Amino acid sequence: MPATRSQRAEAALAAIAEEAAKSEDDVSSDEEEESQGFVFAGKVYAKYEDMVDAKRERNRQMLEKSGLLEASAALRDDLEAEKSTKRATQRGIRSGKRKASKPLPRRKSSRIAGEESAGIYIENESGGRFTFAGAASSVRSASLPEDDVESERFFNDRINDGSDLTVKEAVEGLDAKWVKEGTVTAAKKFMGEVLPSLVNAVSEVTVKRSPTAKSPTSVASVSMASLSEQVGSLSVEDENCVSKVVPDRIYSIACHPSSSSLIVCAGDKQGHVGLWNVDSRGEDEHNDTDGVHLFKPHSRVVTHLEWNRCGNSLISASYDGSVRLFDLESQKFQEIFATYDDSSEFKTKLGYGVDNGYRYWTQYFCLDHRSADGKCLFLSTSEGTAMHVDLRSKGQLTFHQKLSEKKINSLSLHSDGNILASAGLDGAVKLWDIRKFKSSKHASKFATGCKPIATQQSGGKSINSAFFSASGKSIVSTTQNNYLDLTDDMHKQSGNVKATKKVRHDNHTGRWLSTFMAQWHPTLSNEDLFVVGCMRRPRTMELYNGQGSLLRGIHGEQLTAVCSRCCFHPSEGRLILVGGNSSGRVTVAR
DNA sequence: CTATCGGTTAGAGGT
DNA sequence: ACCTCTCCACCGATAG
Repeated sequence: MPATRSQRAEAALAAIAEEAAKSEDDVSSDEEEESQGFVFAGKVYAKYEDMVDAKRERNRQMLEKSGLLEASAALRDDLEAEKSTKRATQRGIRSGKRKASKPLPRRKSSRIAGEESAGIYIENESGGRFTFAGAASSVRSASLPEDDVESERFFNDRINDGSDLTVKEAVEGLDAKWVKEGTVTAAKKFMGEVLPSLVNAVSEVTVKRSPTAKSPTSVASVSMASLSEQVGSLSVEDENCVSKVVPDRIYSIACHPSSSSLIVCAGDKQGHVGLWNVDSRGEDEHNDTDGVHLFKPHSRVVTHLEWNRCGNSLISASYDGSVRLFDLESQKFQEIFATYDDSSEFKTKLGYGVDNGYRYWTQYFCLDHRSADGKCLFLSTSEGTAMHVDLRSKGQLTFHQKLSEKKINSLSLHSDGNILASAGLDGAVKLWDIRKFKSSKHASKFATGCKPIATQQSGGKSINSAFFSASGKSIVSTTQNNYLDLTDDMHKQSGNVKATKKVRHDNHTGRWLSTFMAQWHPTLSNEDLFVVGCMRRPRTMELYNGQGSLLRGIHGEQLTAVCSRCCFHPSEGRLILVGGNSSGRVTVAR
């Protein structure tokens, strides 16, 4: 008895192929005996219909004997059983549906009315997209309602010209359906009072250790026994562990370092950043969002979110080319860096001339942990370049270097502070010695010609991410080749490096889900752990150790969707995992 | 070599 | 229960 569905199905197909091969000669006998009747499988039939019936009966028997019917029924039953009809939680931000007070005027066809169009016509229509052609000015005025024509547009459709954004403005930039009466007040209170009070707690508790410290003597350090206990007890059963934090698909997720309160931040496809105070119960009775506060600091995908080490600033970067820092002290989302093209009006900007316009965007960033305040960062682009932005003193681009011909999906700085790992569409993880990068006088001209210290290929397929573990011992990459590749001590090797361990993992997320990116625990010192989402049903978050063994697949009642982007809370004392899904919901496992 | 197309994929929200 | 929308994700094939 074959063990699996696929084996049963394969056996059935083999049986059919065999039968088909045996009856090859049927065909020739049909043709020869036409005058005396119809021959099939050694028998003569007077009528053609009888022969056909016999043939059909033979085929039916063959199908039944093959077991394909049973296999297909079993498969169907399994799929039905796996499908959960459970509706996602409605906790979190809720869209306030405004009942249309008066129905909108019915649209009339100007073509039928015989009206002349203002020189505009649809040039191309494919895949649901329309390209208009005609006089540019008339297109603009005709396609926009009149009162919108006035609204100013900014470079790359960013939300403003780069000036600071107050909490109030960041809330008011939201679509009206997310804003209710108490929204601004609640957001101001949370950002201005709740968060700062946590940061004071952080600075007392946080072990001030540099990432290079080899053996931290922190009291919060987890003993092996209690870690495995915590791994075993991780759960997603509590109905309060899920909440809608942003309106759209989650691209980035991060936890505030406070160990007293759990604050999770998520960034979505449309440039929203949501902060969720997970355990707030009735924090503000005028706000019904279950502790979620939503902002709009960007206009497009928020690719990555990161808190600085002490938790007083949140840095976010977006496809719109801007990097913003929310500073708890100033209570403003400051634009700390932004790319611009070479129009002279942007000459004074740090990112002047960097943006090539066509198919150019900033893809990913990672903080430079050598500077604790979060004022230095590495930024990668869709063009395969990487730059180092240093915002101390006046601010400068330390380097701007071409690392690849294709988009770079992730950057990771080794704990030694000298080696940078890049990974992306070119299908290779590459390690670079950043001391070799030339500082560039002209930011717009990126340097070329540097060679990586070490590379690792992933079967020609693109790589979603490659990150160094906190200890710096391993690197884990998530590939479109459907593997998690773990490599030990890659930073000590050169040339072509082979993965230490390859873990088979379905990373084929398709176009509607954010890609998976295996993420390391940021602080655990005595063991490396990483978390990654997966496609398995029931929906699961996977927790692996540094050797690539699956410690735990966490699933449960409340985990109803694929968690594309996951991360850990940085606390060493308590293991907490969070995952974000394609509908803006965040799930907490603890 | 570059552009474009179809296929793949999961989930919510509306009717 | 069914239908529609998502559409700078990526792969592989094909056209120019």
